[in-house]
Amino acid sequence: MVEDAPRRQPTLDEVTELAGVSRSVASRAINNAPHVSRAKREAVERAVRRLGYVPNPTARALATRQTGAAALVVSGEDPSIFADPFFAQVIVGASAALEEADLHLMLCLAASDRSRKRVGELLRSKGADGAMLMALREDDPLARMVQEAEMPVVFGGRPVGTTPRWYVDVDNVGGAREATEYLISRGRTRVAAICGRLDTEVGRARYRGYRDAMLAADLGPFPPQEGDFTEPSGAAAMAALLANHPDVDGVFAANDNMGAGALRALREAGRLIPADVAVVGFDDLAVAQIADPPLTTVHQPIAALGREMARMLVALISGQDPTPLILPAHLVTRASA
Amino acid sequence: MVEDAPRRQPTLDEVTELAGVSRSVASRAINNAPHVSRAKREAVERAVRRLGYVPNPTARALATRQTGAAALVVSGEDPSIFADPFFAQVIVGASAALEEADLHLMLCLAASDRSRKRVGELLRSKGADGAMLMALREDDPLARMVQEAEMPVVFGGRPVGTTPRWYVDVDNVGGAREATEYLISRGRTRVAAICGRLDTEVGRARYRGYRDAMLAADLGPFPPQEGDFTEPSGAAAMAALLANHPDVDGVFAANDNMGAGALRALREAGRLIPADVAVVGFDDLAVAQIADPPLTTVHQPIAALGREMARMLVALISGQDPTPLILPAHLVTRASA
DNA sequence: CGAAAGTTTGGGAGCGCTTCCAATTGAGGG
DNA sequence: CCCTCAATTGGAAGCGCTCCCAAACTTTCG
Repeated sequence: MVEDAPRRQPTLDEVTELAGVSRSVASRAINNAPHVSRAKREAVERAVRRLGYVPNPTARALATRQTGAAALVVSGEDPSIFADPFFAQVIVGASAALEEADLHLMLCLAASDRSRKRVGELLRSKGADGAMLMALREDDPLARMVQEAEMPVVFGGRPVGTTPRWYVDVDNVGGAREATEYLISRGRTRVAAICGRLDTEVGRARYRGYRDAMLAADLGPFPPQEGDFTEPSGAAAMAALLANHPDVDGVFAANDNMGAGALRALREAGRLIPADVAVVGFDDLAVAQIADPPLTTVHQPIAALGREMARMLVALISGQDPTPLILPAHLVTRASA
Repeated sequence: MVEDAPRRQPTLDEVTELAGVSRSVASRAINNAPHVSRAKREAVERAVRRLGYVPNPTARALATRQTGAAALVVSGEDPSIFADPFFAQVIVGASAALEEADLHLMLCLAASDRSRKRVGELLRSKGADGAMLMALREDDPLARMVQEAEMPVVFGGRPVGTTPRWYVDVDNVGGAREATEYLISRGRTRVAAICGRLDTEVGRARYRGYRDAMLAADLGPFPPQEGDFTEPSGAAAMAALLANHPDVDGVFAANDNMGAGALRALREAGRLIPADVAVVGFDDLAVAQIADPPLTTVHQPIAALGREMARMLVALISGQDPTPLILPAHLVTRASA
């Protein structure tokens, strides 16, 4: 049995030797930098191929002070928040955009104190070239950590309270307004809102949009019926709503999960959808199409959100000063309203 | 305006100086290594605190030859495969386990040729301490890359063809068999299978389980009705099934998405569920509970899959030789069967 | 034909940390 | 009080790469 010696990866010096050039030249050739004669460049390329040389990213990172990685931090008490397919789509978009800039994606689920501490260290120790932050809640300790870290940071959605210098967000207010206006335009007058957590900016913004639309139509907005963006919480909110306001005829749910929950609660209560109660959601995830009846909802470009966050971060890393971005959202009508 | 000078992070040498110790001592103190007197240890700790020193992970990585990161590679032609909530759960589990070992998670969506090439380089250049691979298909170029890379690799699910040395899988055959046996036990005799892509091992294994159960009950197994694990493909497969075998009275779908699709197709065809046709899925994702009627399905411990993969990888990295693991799956009965 | 201008080249000093090893110090025993 | 042995200490050599800079070499042109 020919057991290969546990040889390490070849280093630049070995390429150097095989190609008969100096280290500087080899380095330049490998990085496609100028000031290398055709002959030497080819010699280096040949040596690289023969040795199967791959530059060591760590060494390169140390020398250039660039890690070649960007972090995507998803904050939240509970790791299960991440189970929301929303994030998967953000990741798909971000990943594609980072790839264009040859950056790797580090994913940080900042749920426990321990993980938050690790994220803090990552940010402060220049363990990545930049970071994208999502789902910050009020008083999220991460917010302060970011302050201290002198690292390019892009927010996905705005945190509560402050407006960061760089962020990408969706027009939550506008989307919610459009959804509510649509319900009103279909003749609904007693439109309630099942809103997301009010300690998040999304939750607040979507309720604000709903409220604006109601006031503009001279209808009395319902007080916020708070859920936590999950299906069960939507069902529970709907049940509460039915108990307190049996005559409700329209519901704006701040996301599709809760919309689906509302649908279920309504079915269980024997209400017809949309005849008795019309429902509109927000997000346009797969669940909206699978729901019964299919959920009218506000479509938001989630992958684009991830993509634009990543692009903004790349711009930031390369020394530019991009401007914040707010992506449009628009209504998609299906059977539920 | 007091603009802070754009000072870099403090380095070990600055700690060294402030604490009045040598670099070796400072390094040892920071890493909680022995051979440091109480006095000096405290002096170092004080200096660290005053300066806000955080070790530079890149430099550490270069010196120790350990990056402190593990890669999770999700392969597939189409990045949207990743939108399956399945992966989100795997990530939650893996992330938690990696955190225990103080490893960061690099997420690689290997969809394009370009991204696959980058993954290959990551593996060969020791850009991570180890990797977890998922969703490998037949002839996946990644398989060869892994061969060449001398890096600890754990597979999530087995690839087609070969059985890797280290993997974590779910008992797909057993789960599928149980599902099918259940349908048979409910008096169904014309049970069809909507199976996943047959160029994946999951797809094959689940069909095999179905087939085994049918044969064991002296029933003729249907030929595989292939889908691609998405909801629409499940609906299409169900429609085809209804067209070719109008008397089908039971369906085993190789995952919940396709199961939900089948449900929809059956509803649209006017069949009653489960009276006319009983349906069982596989995965036990959220969609199974939301579906109408709620989907009887085979529960698999997805987060545990991720967790065990990560643990196995950690063991591998630390020089151990763990044994492959097959996690159990079990039926969860709901209204659809 | 020589000076000026432009290229290519390789030496070498880092990047910030770990770790080997020799030197120093302190404790304990005869 | 001196010697041995163990614990602590600091010097210095890397880890593998980038990049500045001075030296060597070409080309161009007066």
